[in-house]
Amino acid sequence: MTLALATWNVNSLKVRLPHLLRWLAQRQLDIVCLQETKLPDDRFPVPELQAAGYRSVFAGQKTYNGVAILSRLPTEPADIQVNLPNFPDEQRRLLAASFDGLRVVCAYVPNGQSVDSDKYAYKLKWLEALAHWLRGELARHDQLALAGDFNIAPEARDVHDPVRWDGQVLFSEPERAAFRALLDLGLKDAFRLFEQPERSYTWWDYRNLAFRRQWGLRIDHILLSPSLAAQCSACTIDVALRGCEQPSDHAPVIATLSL
DNA sequence: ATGGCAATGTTTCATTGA
Repeated sequence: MTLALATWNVNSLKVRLPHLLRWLAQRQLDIVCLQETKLPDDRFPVPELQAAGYRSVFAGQKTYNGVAILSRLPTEPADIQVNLPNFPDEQRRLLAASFDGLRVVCAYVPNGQSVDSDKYAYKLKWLEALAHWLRGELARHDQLALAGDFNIAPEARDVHDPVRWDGQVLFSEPERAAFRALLDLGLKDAFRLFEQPERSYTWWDYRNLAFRRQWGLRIDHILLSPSLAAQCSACTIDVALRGCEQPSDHAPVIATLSL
């Protein structure tokens, strides 16, 4: 069977719910990881998504952060994990659920603000805890997907102007090293398993007509365990969603898995 | 040309995002 797994930073699910419902009706997505829902759990749009054919698992808070996993598989999500067990945190940034043999981890990695900020130190510590926890998860689950907003552009080709961005938050060496540490666990960047167009990005600043000018970064990723990577037949960025009316500043990434 | 946009809160701007 073929399974479509997507990740999208919606930048407020309250604002983007119509976009999401339209998108779900359009694409045949089986599992969808969402970030920056910015909703407390009692305000998550469970009925609307249920009407669209999706179960919801979510971990949210007011104003900031918030992650969710939607699924339209017959199997109920199991073994649900909210946040990193080895990193006590009020911020809702991680959610994991199992769908039969498939382990799905939805992550909203801290932004870091700027390299001299304490938020940047928090980002690196968070990523360290993520890698540590994932080592165990990968040992337990042969088929694992880590999908989300990593807030890291791994390589120069993932940045529209790598010279200008060099050393800046989202493209600093320690962040890129943290990303490589995830790959060192055996995870594969699904997008780079395939030939891709140049200037492929997932985020564009709202300002300065950045989207039209293709001033973007590729910071949203789907990483796959080795056995899942072997079953991945495609990975694309759904750019259309960034060009619509009142868009999120992120575009979704979609991976096709042949299980 | 990197600012000057967008969402949230309980607002009248500050904060955060990336």
